[in-house]
Amino acid sequence: MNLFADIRALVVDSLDAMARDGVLPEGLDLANVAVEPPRDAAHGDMATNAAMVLAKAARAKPRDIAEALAPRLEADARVTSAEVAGPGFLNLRLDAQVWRDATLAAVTAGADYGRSAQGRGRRINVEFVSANPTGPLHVGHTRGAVFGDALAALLDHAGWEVTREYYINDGGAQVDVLARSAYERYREAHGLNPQIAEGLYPGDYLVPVGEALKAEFGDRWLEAPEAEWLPAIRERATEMMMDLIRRDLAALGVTMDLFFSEKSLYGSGRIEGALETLEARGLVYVGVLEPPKGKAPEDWEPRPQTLFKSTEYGDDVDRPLKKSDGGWTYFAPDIAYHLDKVERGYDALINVLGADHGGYVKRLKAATAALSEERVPLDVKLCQLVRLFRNGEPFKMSKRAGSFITLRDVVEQVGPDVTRFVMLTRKNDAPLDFDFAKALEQSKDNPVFYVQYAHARANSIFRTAREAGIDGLADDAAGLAPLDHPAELALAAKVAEWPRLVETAARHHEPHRVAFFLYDLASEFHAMWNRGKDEPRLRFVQEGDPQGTRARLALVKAVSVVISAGLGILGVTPAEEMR
RNA sequence: GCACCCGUAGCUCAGCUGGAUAGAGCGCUGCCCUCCGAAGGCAGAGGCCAAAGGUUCGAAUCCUUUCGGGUGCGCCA
Repeated sequence: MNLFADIRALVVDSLDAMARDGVLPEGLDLANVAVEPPRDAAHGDMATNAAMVLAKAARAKPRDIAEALAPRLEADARVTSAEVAGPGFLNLRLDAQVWRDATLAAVTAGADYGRSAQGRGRRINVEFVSANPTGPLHVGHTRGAVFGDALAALLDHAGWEVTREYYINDGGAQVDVLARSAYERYREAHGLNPQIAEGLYPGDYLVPVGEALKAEFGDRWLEAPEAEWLPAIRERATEMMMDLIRRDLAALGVTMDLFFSEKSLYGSGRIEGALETLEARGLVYVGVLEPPKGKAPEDWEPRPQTLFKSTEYGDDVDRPLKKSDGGWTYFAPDIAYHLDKVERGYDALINVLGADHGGYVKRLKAATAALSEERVPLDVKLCQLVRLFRNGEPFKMSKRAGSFITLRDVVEQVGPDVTRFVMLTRKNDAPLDFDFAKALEQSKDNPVFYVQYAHARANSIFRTAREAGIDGLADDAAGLAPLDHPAELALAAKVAEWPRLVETAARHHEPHRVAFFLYDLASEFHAMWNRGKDEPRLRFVQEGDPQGTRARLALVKAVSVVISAGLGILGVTPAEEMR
């Protein structure tokens, strides 16, 4: 499926044969042997570094190894030439049939093209968004949601069994604050003046919550003390906030497989159990932490606390598990939660967090390593800030007034497709500028449009062909034979890179690579289309040549298939036509 | 003070977890519609990859130090 992997296998086999023949020593480490597209297309279709990687261990000159390897590779029908170049690269030119086969593979596989066995069906958990259930999702959450969802889809495409998961922080003080805020709105629904004190959530998204509480509970809590109404209102308000969040996610096209409640850990013995697990390994003790240097809080006083020895697993300081009032810190249930994930049998875990949680990464990794005895790797992906602009002017966000730019604001203005694509045009650890005006612009300045245009253009070509009386496209090797121009084969070669791109992006947990690849592919496709203006024989539709046209249509279809599959991973609907 | 992230063309950013002469887009200069959608395309100019050491056949990429920007740092989650 992955042509580069196929050719690499050929290289490895040839090296093994050389070892058997005594040309190379036995038992060489071939792990670093790579087969890649060369930076410069003039160097051929693929290049391998095998000779340079092995030179030292084989006690031979790189160029000598390459000279010996070349004829063995050339013996394969797929390889037309293998030339030694530079310090010992072996540049391979492949038979045109290889690219025709790749085109055919793309057309045949359709949406499944590029699916990989890399994950080998292993199970992976992607936890993302996990916003506090105290209000609607805002732009920062939007980036995390898009990133996490695309990463999950990418891993799925790469052969992992993926769970999309949301951790509901419904166990801490912030849901009490939510309850008190909702209570004021409940009073308001009864015609009383709400007393939204400093520290409560002022947003008017709680107004309907107050009305719902009135409808459900009538006036029974208007005069009641807080202790009586707090638990019930907290529960109802939290549920309503989660409904709101679910709807926000749905508007973006994100569906979670599992919502995991922090609260469900309390009173179940799970937190205590998790800490006992750590204690049994000698990782819990009572001690006194040093104050942070340079930034010591005025009210700092040393006090003994229950601590997790996270420094055993690479953290900078040990981390507290209990607050001075005896309650758990946020970290304690989080440890229980990660133990739960480990016990559910995942082979790998990913957490997508906002950049402001950077300081939390080491202790999470330490906890997961300790709990799983270093069996289950945890990768934490931090998403940097989103800066909002309109026509180059930054948006002002007034947090004090409770008004922030929500996910809804963004999606309703530019739509889920544009939102998702734009959010993925930057790698996660770089800040992202999001300009509302640019996002909607119909020009090549806007990558979403540019890629969509390529897909629409492919459809337009099929329409033109039908109008010329040419139906269908080539679907076997013989039918594809007319595909022989270097420009056509180069485009086919780009298509053939897709399976490798999926694997690389999945391995690095970097869905943005998909977006950049699609942009490149679209660019080559647009360029090819334009060459047809000057060189009529390169036009996809040739009225007098149905056979040649069907072969080219297969190439167009292959491009369209990859764009469609790639956009599918990003969660973007391909445009059938531009309006 | 410490930790993490970042520093690549005038601007915004890619760069395949070490490969060949470092790439796009915007902006700038000059071209291309009798022609499948010019909503596009082609060509040119533009670089000490923040700096200095190191590792090796080979470094933007890995290590160390320095400088600059961001984020965070017990009893918030």
